Amino acid sequence: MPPDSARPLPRAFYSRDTVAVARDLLGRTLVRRAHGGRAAMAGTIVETEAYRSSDDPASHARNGMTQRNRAMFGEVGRAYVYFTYGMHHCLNAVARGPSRDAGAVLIRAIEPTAGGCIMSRNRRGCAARDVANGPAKLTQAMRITGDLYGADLTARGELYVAGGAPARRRVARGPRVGIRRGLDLEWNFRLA
DNA sequence: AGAACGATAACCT
DNA sequence: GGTTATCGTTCTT
Repeated sequence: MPPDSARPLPRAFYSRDTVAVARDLLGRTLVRRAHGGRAAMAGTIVETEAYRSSDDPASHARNGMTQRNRAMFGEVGRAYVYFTYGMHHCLNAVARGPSRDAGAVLIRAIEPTAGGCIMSRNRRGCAARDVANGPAKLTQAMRITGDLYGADLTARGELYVAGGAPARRRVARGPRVGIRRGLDLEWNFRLA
């Protein structure tokens, strides 16, 4: 691995249009260090979705700021973690271009590259292939909860995104998953 | 006060 | 492959 591919992506990476950032996060590495660094987990980001602002009927930010979504309006490069279905957490990276007031990229799936045993244990021993192939599966595998709301993804802390050049794999693009509004916007990206 | 929204596992067939 | 149970956040009435 080249030396700087393990460095966190800089804040400027997230200071671009949310849809471009969603596309460019594919192939990067999501890193989770818990329990004082004793639990080290990492995985390649293989599916993302962009959620923008008032122009996006499926976005949490479509009707302005609330207690839950305030991170989407805050500093880019930070984590927006939300609770859904009364049961699950989902992880987003705050990202938006200069002309927008809110935006975030939902990380929908990763392929484990380190700490696979820990993630499998966090998921009641489920098979490696299914350990983190969904937005709430990956937060369960990496123990990502509301405690990490607002965490800085650009610093080597408990949770960050690293990666120099992303892997060369085919990118598929389509409508976002699990929503009913905004299905005309093809803002879901995944690695084949 | 009431209703819309949404990811996963468990179960069924 | 389809159905079902789970409930906090947010908007509408």
